[in-house]
Formats: sequence, C-alpha cells, structure tokens
Amino acid sequence: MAKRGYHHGNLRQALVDAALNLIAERGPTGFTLSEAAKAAGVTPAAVYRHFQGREDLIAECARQGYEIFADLMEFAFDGGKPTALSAFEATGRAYLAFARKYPGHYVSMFESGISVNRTPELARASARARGVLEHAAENLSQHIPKEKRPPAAMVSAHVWALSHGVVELFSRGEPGSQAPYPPEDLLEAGVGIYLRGLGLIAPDR
Amino acid sequence: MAKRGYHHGNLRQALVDAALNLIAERGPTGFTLSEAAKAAGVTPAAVYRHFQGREDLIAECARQGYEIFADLMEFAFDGGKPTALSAFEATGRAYLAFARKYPGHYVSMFESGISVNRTPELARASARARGVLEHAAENLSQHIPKEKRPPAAMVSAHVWALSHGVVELFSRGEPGSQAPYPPEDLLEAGVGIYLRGLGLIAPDR
DNA sequence: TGTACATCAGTGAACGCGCGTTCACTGATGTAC
DNA sequence: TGTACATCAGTGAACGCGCGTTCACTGATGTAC
Repeated sequence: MAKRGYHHGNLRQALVDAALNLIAERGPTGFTLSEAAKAAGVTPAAVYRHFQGREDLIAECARQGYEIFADLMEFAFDGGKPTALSAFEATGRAYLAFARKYPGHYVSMFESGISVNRTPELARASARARGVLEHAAENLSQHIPKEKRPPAAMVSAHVWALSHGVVELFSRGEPGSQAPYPPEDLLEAGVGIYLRGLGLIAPDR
Repeated sequence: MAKRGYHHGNLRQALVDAALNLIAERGPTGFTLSEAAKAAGVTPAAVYRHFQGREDLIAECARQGYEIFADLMEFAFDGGKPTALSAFEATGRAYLAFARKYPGHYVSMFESGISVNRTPELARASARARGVLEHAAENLSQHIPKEKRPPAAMVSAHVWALSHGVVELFSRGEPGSQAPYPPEDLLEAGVGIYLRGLGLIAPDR
C-alpha cells in the first residue's frame, strides 16, 4: 500500500483530515472543497470519488466527531465509577476537553448547519452520543428520591446545554473578547451548583 | 420624505431589515450582500453608500440585536420587582423569547462569526447587554449568604450559557431533530434547579 | 515468473455562476437667492 | 413663487475571482491465466 503516487492510498481520510483542519481554522463558512482537495494534494474532482459533494464531506467530519465524542463521554463516565456523582462531573469536564481538542469535529457537529439526519450513519452516531449522556444522567438520577427526580433526559439536556453554552460563549475566546472566567472553572462551578440543586450534593459542604 | 423613487428614503435600515430576514432564513453563510440589496429593491453598489461592505452590514445587524436584547432583558428584570427571584426567572424566559422572536438578530450576534470588537458601537452595545445581565445577577446574589455567594459575573455567565445552549441545541428544531422537551420548559426547569443549588429556592418546596 | 487485461482512483480542462467590489455617471432633492 | 445650482443617493456596467461540479481521459494497481 504505497502512500504516494498516482493513487493516494488513503485519500478519503486525508480529505476528512484536511477538511477538519480548515473548518477548525476558518469556520464552516471558510471551508471549501477545493481547498481541502488541495491540502490533500489532489485535484478537486478527485473528491467526488469518495464523497457526493461538499456537504457529504462535512457530514462525515461530523460523524467521526460524534463517534469520538461518544467514546470520550463513555470513557469519562466509566460506568459511574467510583461514584455516579464524580463520574458525572468527569463527563462534564470531558465535554469541554473534547471541544478544545477537536475543534474541527466540534464545529462540524454543532455549527456547520449540517442536519443530523442528513445521513443514516450520522444520525446513528449522534443518537449513540445522546444515549451515552442520557445513560449517565439516568445512573446519576437513581440517587435522587423518586418523587423529586426530574427525567434523566432532562438532566442530561441541562448539562449538555450548559456545557455547550460555555463553549460557545466563553471558550471561543476571540482576542479582545472578555472571558470572565476560565471556561473549565465556569463549567465546573455551574455543574456543581446544578447538582446541588438536584439534591445530589449537600447544601453546605 | 417620499418612501420610493430614485432616492429610497430609508435605505440603510431597509438593508439591515433585508439582511436580518436573509440571515434568519438561510443562516449567516447563506446571506449575501447582493441578495440583501435586491430584497431592498436596490443595486448591490448602492449598499456601499451606507456600509463599508458585507461584514459591516452584519455588524450593524448584531448591534441592533444587542440593543433590543439589552432593552428586553432590562424590561424583563424590571429592577428586581416584584422579587429578585421572580425577576431573574423572567429574564431567563425573555432570553428564549428574544432568540425566537428575533432569529436574524440572534444569529448575527452569536453565530455570524463577527467579532464583538469589530466596531466601537457594536462593542458598546454588547457590553451594555452583558452589564444588564450581570446587574440582574448581582441583585439576585444579595439574597445569598455572603460566604457561599459566587461572584455575580459567574452566576450571570451560568444562566447565559444555559440559555444559549438550550437555544442552540434544542430550540433550532430542524425537522426530525428530536427536541426532548419544549425549550421553554427545559430552560425554566434548568434555571429552577440551578437557583435551588444557589440556595435561593427552598430545597423541597 | 511473465503477460494480458479489467478495474477504478485521480487528472485536467471546462462550465456556468454569483459573489463582493469599483467606477464614472445620472438625476432627484433641497436650498439660496 | 421661480430659477440656478450644489449635493449626494442610487445606477449599471464591468472586473477578477474562486467556487462546486461534470466529463472524457489516463495510467497505476492487482488479478487471472
């Protein structure tokens, strides 16, 4: 399997990687098929051997993002060990780490405007990620008395929304844009207060 | 002041309105100067009498958005009446209402990639909006015992982030995209739990 | 091992398009006298 | 009130550009015999 020559060898993934870099650097708007092809050392037309078009390439970036994302969340939660609470907090931190470490994936997933239903594979990957988060919330919820327990899907949506909001508003630090606190601290404090509100942390530890 | 004819009369605002519609419909990517000009019944070149270019037009959309946003938040908070708590909750609801009612403004402000520091006027409007939210958080914070009171700027950032996350993840309902709960309910419940975590709502009312 | 051949990944030229922006201009408006 | 004139908002033609996509092609690879 020669890496170079007339045949590329692994062009499909090379295109995805090039696209991810471009999207991370210039945003979903700045990304062009032609540039991605050029970055992969290939003619724009070659892209069509592997993808139906520009949007299809972005969708694949998003799909791979959801897979990594789900894996990371699952790993961070680790079945709720050592305690459901600490595992849940680790999951929150992992969310931010993902956004920071995989900006191209993150943008493809959440800011590219690509619908999660564009592709069956993308829909499946996204559903799996959602499932992991809900599973974590469910696990956590069992420690709340049943009568005051909100649905797990809601708890998971809250933490997801808070994390996403922190990323979008305070982690994308443009130069000059004021980030009042380090995003990690902001999110950790926020999740902490929220969990206390759920009755999962003693009110005045 | 004839509304029509060779001279438009109020082209500047007409262009902003056209841009807002386009941005709301097609996203910041789909917006083009030429289309906005056409929608306003004018040649693309005419835009340059009123704006330096495409980005400058978007920046003005965002600026007007921040002004409306700040006004709405201020009105909703209403100086903390009748109680700081209820006023704060009203402010949260107003956030969602704003995103829903002014999608073009919202996208210009938060999803267009335009830096808040692109224009002094834009920076000023954005700072004012931030100030209103922090003021509300400060007012609310006074009801928390001093030693367990997080900084007001942090509380405001938390609620802002949660609201923004709910809008981005669950309110942009693409067809087929599963919104587990109505965004309003989701946000209200989330803010409620958060405020309880702050010790502002009785743990088991 | 050597040859013939099918496969198919990538080429390169071409396309039509609409974009943002510029420029010299035109003609409606409003003011001075 | 009527005329002359300055102002300046909008015109329309033109530009260069890079985009996404198509097409017939070419030549490297791998397999069958």
